[in-house]
Amino acid sequence: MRSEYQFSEIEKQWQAFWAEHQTFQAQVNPNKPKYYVLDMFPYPSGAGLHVGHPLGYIASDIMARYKRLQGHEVLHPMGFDSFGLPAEQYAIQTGQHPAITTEENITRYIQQLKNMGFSFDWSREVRTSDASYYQWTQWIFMQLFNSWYNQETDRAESIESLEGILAQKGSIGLKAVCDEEVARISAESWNAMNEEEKYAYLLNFRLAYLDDSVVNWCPGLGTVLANDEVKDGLSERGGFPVEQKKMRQWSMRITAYADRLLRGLEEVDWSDSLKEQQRNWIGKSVGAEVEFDIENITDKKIKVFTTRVDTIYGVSFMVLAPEHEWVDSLTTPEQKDAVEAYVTWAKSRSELDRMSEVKQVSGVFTGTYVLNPVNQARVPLFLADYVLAGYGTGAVMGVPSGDQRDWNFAKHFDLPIIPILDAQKDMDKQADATKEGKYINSGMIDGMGYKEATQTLIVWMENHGIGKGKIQYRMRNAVFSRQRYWGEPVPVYFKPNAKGDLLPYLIQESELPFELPKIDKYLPTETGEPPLGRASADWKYQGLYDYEWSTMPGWAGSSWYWYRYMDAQNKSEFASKEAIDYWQAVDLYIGGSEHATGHLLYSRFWNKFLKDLGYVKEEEFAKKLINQGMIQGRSNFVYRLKNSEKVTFVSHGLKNQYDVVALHVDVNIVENDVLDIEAFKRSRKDVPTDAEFILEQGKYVCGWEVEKMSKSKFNVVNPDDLIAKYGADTLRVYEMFLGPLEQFKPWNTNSISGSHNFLRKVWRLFFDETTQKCHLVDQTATADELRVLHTAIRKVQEDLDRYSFNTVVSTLMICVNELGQLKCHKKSILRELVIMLSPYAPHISEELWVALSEEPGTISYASFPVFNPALLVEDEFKYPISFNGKVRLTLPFSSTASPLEIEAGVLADAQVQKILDGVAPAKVIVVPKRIVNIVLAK
RNA sequence: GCCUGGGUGGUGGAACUGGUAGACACGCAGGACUUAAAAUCCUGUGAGCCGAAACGCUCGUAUGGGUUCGAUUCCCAUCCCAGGUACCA
Repeated sequence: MRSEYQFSEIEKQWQAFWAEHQTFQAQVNPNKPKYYVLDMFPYPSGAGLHVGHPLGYIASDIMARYKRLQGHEVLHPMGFDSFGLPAEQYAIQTGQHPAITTEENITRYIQQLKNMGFSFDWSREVRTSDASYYQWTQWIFMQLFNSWYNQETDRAESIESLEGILAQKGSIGLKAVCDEEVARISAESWNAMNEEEKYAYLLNFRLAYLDDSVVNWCPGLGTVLANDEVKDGLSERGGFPVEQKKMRQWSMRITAYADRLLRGLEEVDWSDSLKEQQRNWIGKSVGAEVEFDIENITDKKIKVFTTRVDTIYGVSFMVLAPEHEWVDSLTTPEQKDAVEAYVTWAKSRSELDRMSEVKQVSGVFTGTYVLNPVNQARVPLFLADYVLAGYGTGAVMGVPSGDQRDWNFAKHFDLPIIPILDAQKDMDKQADATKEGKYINSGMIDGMGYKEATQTLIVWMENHGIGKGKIQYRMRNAVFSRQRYWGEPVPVYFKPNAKGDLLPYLIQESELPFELPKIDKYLPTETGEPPLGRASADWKYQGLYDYEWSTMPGWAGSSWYWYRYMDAQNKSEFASKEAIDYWQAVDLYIGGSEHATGHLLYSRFWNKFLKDLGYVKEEEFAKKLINQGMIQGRSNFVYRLKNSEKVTFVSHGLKNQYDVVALHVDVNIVENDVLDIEAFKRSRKDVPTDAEFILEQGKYVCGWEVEKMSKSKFNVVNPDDLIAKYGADTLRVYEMFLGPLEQFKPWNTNSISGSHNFLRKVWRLFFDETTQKCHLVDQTATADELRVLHTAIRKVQEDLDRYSFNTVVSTLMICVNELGQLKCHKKSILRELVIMLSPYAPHISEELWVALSEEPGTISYASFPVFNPALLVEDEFKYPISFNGKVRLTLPFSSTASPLEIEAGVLADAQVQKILDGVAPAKVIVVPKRIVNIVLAK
């Protein structure tokens, strides 16, 4: 038995114990309630973990351990999202297979994670780049390919059910999510088709489908990117420019699920801001689609989408996006030059230009007029880049009285502004988007209110075949192809039909996993095809047909991984029914907010799809989600004299008296903002040994600033270093003590000693550091000791139940301080304390558990202490006595005293009498067990 | 601009449904122990004022107003910070 707190030995020993005894292996155990706590799995980058990464893992580990103590069967796994760009880029540079880099990085991550003492069930570890894992990613892709979305039943169904419907009724009245331009056919035409024609027709309905879509093409990375991988016109990774390009790509019909993705948000316990981000991303707009006739052109009509069909009598112009495909055919000869010039100019402008010039009005008249369907009013047709080709129909009706952008446009081109509601005012200065009042100048809806008018118009338009109510989403279908090597191969090959068109076919399920072929280089081919085009000539399906050369995007493997953890070794299913029935869904999911619209949306989509097919039980996969706040860096600075012969540094407090330049200094040689001058001299070649330091009070004090944590700013703090110095338990306690989990906060190692001291204080309750003796005793606990303990039990439990991890640490500190004051070394008390401490500081707790000579084994499955309210009953309560809300004194009263008795007692008190000074109070308010307030007349 | 959070000592933060603002910790100051240092322990620490001192007083949770016996907490307006989003018709 040790008598000093030797954390390194203790931690190594217990980590080995847990590994050897597989202490945290989870099982399907119907006798216990289950709890599934999941971290967003990391991409194993070459840089390893920094001190910010484990924050969420610590919190989830605390919950996992807490739930075990409460008798839950806990699933707490970890794995790696191991396909990705950095490994591939490293492979391009070095020629080394990305699997090797990935393996090395994962090994390092696992070591770092194990050093933190996390209670992961490592037997369930998954890696998205392992064939045994990605075969199921491929399998899910195949299910998506074999499914369509039936809007009648509002769920995905197998493609056979669609074939049945087509054979019976054709597709004329079919309510399915599909490509817009799909020809509607009768049952006869369907039945007359040959197999190949049928197959080609069905491609329009599959949830995974090929499409010539406008994609974000990033030449710098040589691949397409999803919308959420593009930030401000630049790629999120690497910051390369991104352009719009039409390419034949695999896509996923996530829009089929738009409404369910929206509705599902109501049943999950996620933060408001996250839900709001998803709502904005989905971007549901309820409105109408209306067709406008074109003057002198009969074969075309312009479709617009509007959320304010009620304002249609206020239309005074119409605008097309400059990229609209009819621009040429709708331009009159006189306007041809002007239009061409404008389109060229609009094309030349980058995303960034457009964003920075939002307020500037630009546009050009096409020479053509369109006719308003409700009153045949003739209005001019313009092009303008405030209309986006990618949203709605790429055409907008201009209502300057009700829309600010339309108003700006009308002012600029001197177009009429027609008031349409009697409640609108001040049309000279700005638009008025009100829906209040009655319509004027509005033909059939004159005198009506907003709701009635909208209804009336939609009904009228539907009857006359010129428009219909419509719901528009901002969200687009998700592009699923990436022109890269290091991703899941798409299990598809291409076979030509009679006409020679290549049609995609799935390989057999029995042929999974469909593994990545070996290639010589990880670059695109000379003809610009994806890297898989470099595979040897015999890499063909049945030796005949080319495989798909794109691979899946990063989000494929991460969109279902929580199910694999439930049954990670299963060779015949992605997870057994038994496992899914038991674990169901994630009870607590912790990860960064950067995944708000990417991972969390795609995952919800795939989960809903798997539920539609009956493979999983829950509509939403993560019931509760917490975004841990990012840990920012806290940089330190030294200040060097600018015009000095000798290299001289000035302490922070004196820098204003000199002309100085601030330089980053490695935070690891600064303690509490005081620079270790010798270490500084050693670490920097540009600092000579005779450099001078102008000190304040004998110290060199550094300045500080909050910045991103990065190598170049010398503010990266490595958890390994802190573990070596203070131990993993201290680091865990400290990271939680730093503040609320969800808050963004700068890392500051300064006060870690407080957490370390706390654990040493706990140690000293068990062992005397000077006599080296264990001073635990078996005596019965006093009422005071029990009161201290149970106050803590109540608060720790309450706070953990609301994920307030930082206040639990304070509570434990108070408890330990008070027990120390009481010189309590009683086993019955300390036993419960150690159990409460164990989720935060598991290693020291295991060690102390042994000292308590408890049952052999681990503390991990002990029982969390039960709060006993009877122990906290006090016979007296000290009432704060306030006058007009200001507390002046406290007076004790019996806990059973009635408000009237208390009031009498308070008024009889000498001090109160003195303050009252003979004046009778206007009112006395007694709140039992809280406060007494005496209201003095003014 | 819009959406979502947030603004409390020198610092990180606490205060659950309105009820003694600043718990806990860091830092700082002073003291004890020690030859000394480390470690540990004790005391003090929001600002200002009165006083020899105990005691006491005033102000104080971004700013201004409101509701209330009582507001860090609820309401209105303004300012600032962070995250998200953006000519979305």
